[in-house]
Amino acid sequence: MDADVPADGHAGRRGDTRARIQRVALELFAEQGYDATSLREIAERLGVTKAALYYHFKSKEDIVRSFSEDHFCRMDSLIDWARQQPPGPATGHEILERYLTILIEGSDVFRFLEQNQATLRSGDDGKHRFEQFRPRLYALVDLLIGPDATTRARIRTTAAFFSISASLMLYRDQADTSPEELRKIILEIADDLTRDLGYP
Amino acid sequence: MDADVPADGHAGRRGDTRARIQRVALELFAEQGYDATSLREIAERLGVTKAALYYHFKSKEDIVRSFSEDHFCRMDSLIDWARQQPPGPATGHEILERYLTILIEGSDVFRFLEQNQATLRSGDDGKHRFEQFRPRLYALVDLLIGPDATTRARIRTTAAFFSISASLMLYRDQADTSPEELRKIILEIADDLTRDLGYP
DNA sequence: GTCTATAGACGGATAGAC
DNA sequence: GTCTATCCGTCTATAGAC
Repeated sequence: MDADVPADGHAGRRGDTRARIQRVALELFAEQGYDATSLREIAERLGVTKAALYYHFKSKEDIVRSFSEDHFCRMDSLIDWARQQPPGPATGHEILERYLTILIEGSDVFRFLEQNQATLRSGDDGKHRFEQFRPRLYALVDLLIGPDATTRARIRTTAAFFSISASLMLYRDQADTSPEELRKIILEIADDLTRDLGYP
Repeated sequence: MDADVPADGHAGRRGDTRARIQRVALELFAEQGYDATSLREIAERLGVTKAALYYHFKSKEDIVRSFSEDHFCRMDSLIDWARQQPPGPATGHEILERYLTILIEGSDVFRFLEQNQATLRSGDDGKHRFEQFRPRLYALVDLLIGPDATTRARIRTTAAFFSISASLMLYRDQADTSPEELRKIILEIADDLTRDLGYP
């Protein structure tokens, strides 16, 4: 809501300290983990002091929220879009494709969220951030197969989404595979797992 | 299980204190995260003090190692076994099946390792524990499809392993699905992803 | 907007008595 | 094997000057 995160990080541009903090923090969080990264460390890499950070963000977790909320918003947008489409295989395929795009564009955030599941809690209710992911995942699954599908269909579709994220994370930096090739292979897998499941 | 104190007098917990520490620690680590769980917390739940923990384990990370190493040993055993089998679809299927069994039997450890990737480092080389998982996963993938398989085959097979773990973690506590049914569905998915890939 | 300085809390680890 | 007591480090967060 109030998190005005630029959709595209203008790398290196000076002047917007807030965005630079976000970029460096995400980098360090994804690399070393949330707990293992101190505010002092972030400040040092930026060439400022801890106190400067507190001018822009009210707490350490507020920094996380500023970019992780953006990621969940993108998922919500996808869900909203999908709800307005006619159910069917074509829409199903496009959901998977758009999901992949979201992960590609926010892969740093996603990696961070994935690897720090255990330590991240939302400030309000104390629930794991993974609990912010799970209902959205289920919503997408339902949109692919309908709410009355079999358990088998539900599990297969869930596996499709996880195959997308796992494949992307493991193979996106592989030299022998172009991004286009990787994208094709990933979507083929996801399509195979969701074929002939719902809306017959 | 039984967290009960032996009924007999002062002889205490006999030799099982070490095991009780492991059980409680794993529980808390998996639930709250490694960093978020203090030794004080573990000690309190056990009804002992922090210092008692240090009698049994030389550090906090030593507690983790005591059960996470066991998990990697199981994966190594699977790899060793697989190397001695004739390559082919039948062996491939059994690899997937045995992998699933390992995850089921050590699901708490696996969940812990998965959710704490970011914070866990091995004491020696400072590498992420995930880096202890990745080469083993690749070894299993190679055993299913051979070292000269296409990238497509490699990604699909990797996705098969991730589908197994993700499906298990998300659906193992679902009331409407029996463990047998779940097992069947999961293996069906994994088989689909590894069908017609290697050893034609 | 950024700084210095410090409060305030907590965690891991150790020493030594029993 | 377990305890009490404590050291020492690091961290988040705040106060107030410039």
